Amino acid sequence: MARTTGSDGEKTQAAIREAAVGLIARLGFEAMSMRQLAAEVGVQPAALYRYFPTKEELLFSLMHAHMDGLIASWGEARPAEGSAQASPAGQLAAFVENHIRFHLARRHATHVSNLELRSLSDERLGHILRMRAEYEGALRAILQAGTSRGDFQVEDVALTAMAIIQMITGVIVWFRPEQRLSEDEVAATYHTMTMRLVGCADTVDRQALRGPHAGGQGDRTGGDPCIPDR
Amino acid sequence: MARTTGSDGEKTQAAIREAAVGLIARLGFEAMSMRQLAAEVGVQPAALYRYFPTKEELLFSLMHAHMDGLIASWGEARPAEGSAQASPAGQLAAFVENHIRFHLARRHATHVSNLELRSLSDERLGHILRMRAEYEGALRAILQAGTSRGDFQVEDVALTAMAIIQMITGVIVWFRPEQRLSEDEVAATYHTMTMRLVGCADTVDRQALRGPHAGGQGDRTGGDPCIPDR
DNA sequence: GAATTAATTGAACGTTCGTTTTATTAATTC
DNA sequence: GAATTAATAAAACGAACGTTCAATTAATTC
Repeated sequence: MARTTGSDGEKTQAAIREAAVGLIARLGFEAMSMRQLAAEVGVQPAALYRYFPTKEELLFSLMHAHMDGLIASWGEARPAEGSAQASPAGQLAAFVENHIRFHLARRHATHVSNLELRSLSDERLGHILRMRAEYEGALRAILQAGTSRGDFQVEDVALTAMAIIQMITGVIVWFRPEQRLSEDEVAATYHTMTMRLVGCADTVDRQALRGPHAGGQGDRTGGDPCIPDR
Repeated sequence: MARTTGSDGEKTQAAIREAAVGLIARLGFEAMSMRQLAAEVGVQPAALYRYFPTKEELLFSLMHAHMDGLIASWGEARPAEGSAQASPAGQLAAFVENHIRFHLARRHATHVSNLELRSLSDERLGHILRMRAEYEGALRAILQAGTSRGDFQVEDVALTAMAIIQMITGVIVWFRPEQRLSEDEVAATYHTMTMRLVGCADTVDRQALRGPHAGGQGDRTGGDPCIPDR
């Protein structure tokens, strides 16, 4: 036999990508064989090479698409300049929420992007790392802005950015959809933790810390920078 | 040839372990071949099988030793009961510091333990995960104690424990010994971030938040729970 | 409806893999 | 110093790997 009835290049490629993400997440890139992948898609091994010239190029393509999606997602989710959420605290909140939701919706792909960097050639690794740096740069910019304005208390912007990324990406390690916590609850909790991490306490914290006689920061006018206007 | 002059089982085993940790960290477990490992040790492939019956058992042994060391390290570093550092804040500080230092000193082994769980059989995976749960249980206990006493403000102990572990383990991803920050500085910064994360602000934060007229928490006697007595 | 293109099969290539077996030599024991 | 044990070498096993190539059929074009 050769070409099968109803076969379609685009559908096959999409099926390959999906199956590859799942298999690599479960077994690891090196442990997954092209034969296994072909079997999962329901196709002969040789057919894979119509869509991806090598196994490594397949991996790169998956990672690239993931990073592309992540950067695009933040581009759409980021508060518009001049909006009420455009403050550093508002931007940080949006960043964390977008990150959590994006990764929860793509647990397998995130695993692949995080664990399989070793299997890329230097050149392709550099490409992915540059995309990653671009994304993390957005977070650093937010932290820097908030720190300059005095809204955040961050000693080391780069280190804090790494710590936050690590913390909020870690959600995919333990979160299971069928568990006690909903996606909303998880996102909210991570938001709270992040705000505390950057020294931008929320209302509850502040009341508890200030006690009944609290006078606030005093040296800043306007509302609380950590609670954007609605 | 056969047995070589000066050959010694214990030394060879140690050399295999060390070389394996390095190779697996760099290439990944599946990507490392037993031939590569043997070459790195300076021995024939067959010689490896005198010390480890299979490749997987070698991996398991490395991970097991790592977790054993980590748990033992915490056992020695944990503040003695009744000591000044035995408060939840003191224990949390000790936990974070021990974790950071232990992992910084064993970056390769940590990489292996974190990234190669997929390559273990179900049974061996379960074994390692149980050790991990034991270690993380210590952190949860500290968070629980601090929250019950009111020293910490943690909404979800389990989630916060995961977040902290993720954050502080992440240090090995970016830290390079020759970089601008010393191990001490890194440990101190992570300590600060952790304390903020659990709502246990340090002196600087509190003063800034309270302002000049601060009255403290008021409802608690004794010193600040976040600053253990010396 | 013939010609062309897209999609896939089936078989094969050379290589490398984890592992085993047997033989050989160094160190240790008595 | 002979017997025994520990440590390794050398060679080989079958299986699986990523990949290629030629043949074949479905869909599309003209």
